[in-house]
Amino acid sequence: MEAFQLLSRGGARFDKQRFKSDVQLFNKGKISGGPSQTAEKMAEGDLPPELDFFKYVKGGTVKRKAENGSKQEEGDGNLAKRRKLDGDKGEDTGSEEEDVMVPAPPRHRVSTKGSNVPNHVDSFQELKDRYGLSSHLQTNLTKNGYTHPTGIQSYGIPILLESRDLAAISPTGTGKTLAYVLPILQSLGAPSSSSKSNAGSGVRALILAPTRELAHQIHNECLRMAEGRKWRIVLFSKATAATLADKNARDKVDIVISTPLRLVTSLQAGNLALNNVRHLVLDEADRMLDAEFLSQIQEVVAACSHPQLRKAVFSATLPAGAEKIAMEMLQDPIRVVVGLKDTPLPLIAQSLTYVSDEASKLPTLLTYFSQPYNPPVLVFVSSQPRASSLAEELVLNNIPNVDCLHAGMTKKEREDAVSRMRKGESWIMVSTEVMARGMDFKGVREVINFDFPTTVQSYIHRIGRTGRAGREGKAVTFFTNEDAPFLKTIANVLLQSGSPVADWILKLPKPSKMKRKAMGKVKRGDFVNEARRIGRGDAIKKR
DNA sequence: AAAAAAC
Repeated sequence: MEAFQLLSRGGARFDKQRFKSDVQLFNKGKISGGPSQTAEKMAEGDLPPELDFFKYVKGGTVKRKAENGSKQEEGDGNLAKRRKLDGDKGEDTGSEEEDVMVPAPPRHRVSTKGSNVPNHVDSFQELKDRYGLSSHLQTNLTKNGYTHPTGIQSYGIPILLESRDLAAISPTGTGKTLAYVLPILQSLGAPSSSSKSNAGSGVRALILAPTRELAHQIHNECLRMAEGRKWRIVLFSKATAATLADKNARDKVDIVISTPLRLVTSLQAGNLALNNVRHLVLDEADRMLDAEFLSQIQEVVAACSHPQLRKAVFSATLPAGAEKIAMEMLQDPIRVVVGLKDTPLPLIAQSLTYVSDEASKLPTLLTYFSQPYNPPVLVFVSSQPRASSLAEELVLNNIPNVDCLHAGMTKKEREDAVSRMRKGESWIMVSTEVMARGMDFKGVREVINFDFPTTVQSYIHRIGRTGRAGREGKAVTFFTNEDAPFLKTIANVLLQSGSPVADWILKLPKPSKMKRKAMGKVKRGDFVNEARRIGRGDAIKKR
């Protein structure tokens, strides 16, 4: 309620004149569709993002430790299957963009590290030749439109098929789910329910994800790929957990997909045994290994007592701390990195928009939505109440088809919101970090960070909801004076992935210095003044 | 560094 009032007040206090120049200035790098994007960025004096990124991944500016057993190759990346954008949504976007073939994205460099790394494959056919990929899986691949393996698929799948532990780092929207689902299905053999199965009784594969929505999405992907076979693939929930309390039912299950706490609850109640699990996958691994989830994960890992247990972790980001924990958990692991670690796809045109203060955010957003945009748009905020109140505020301002999603909503409300999104009924989805990871909405072409993300990882995952499977995307991030301490860090991410950043932001002092300043007695206005002094906007001309 | 998410 408080947040609601705050936002409303903000509306009344908005001074268009005062902020107009800032907003225009920092929107300069925004895309206006397909081909013109490159031109605009060229005008800023930079290389086009593709080239810039390419140069970077070629190792030009990056310092890389030469380590033993490490090799780097050009992966085909294979987002390369370019096609027209789906463009079945957003009838008011009306531009030639829909009909234009965008240039092929950069091929991602793939680097692997570990002992006896299996060769990658260049096609799904090769998986059949080398590993006898079952014909029904091949059929389902074709049926679901998978024609060529992406980078992570062509490297990761052979590794998993050869029963090795794997740590996979690959950008958002590059097909990580299939990379672990396919090997699991291939190795299952006969369903547990069948008399032919001699693989012991009980769950043989376990996939963990941080949110219900993501678990649900993974479940769907499994079902699609398993079509035609009788495996029991269970999305763990209160309801399914109850049915599995019966050991006979439980023994017939082949794959379980769950969130950690749900699983631990059943484990502790003695309603679930994991001693037959051969494949354990942690999706969004860094999220799963951070403080709140870690003990739950450890409990699950401990319960997976089968000697043939193989583990794999997947994520788009893996900070050093999480990577260390992951590597210690794995046995003789192979590490695969596609592209540059902690760098978003260059396909996403990113920009930073200065909004002065909290109160100016809403008006800026309303202005944004009063101009043409490509629905559906995902808007991220920092808390549940802010999500509800912002959604409410947009509705009050007659913005059509606004939706909201956060973990404070009931299971059904959440499911409905996701399904509206999937059906294209939501034009604007206001959400918390729940939606930041893993969710694959192919239509999303714009992400707005209404509240500034608190970590680079959060930023990368949030904007990774767009630009998926080789499509273009756009990401706008609002920042206020209060966000100054973290601004430069995020700005470097933009820069690294080929999006233009205003000079003055790059000239900001080191984040640590800014942070100390922000924590001290320094008035917020100081940042603005300093920014002006350094050369942002018209103000400098007065000097 | 801190919130959100998991039940």
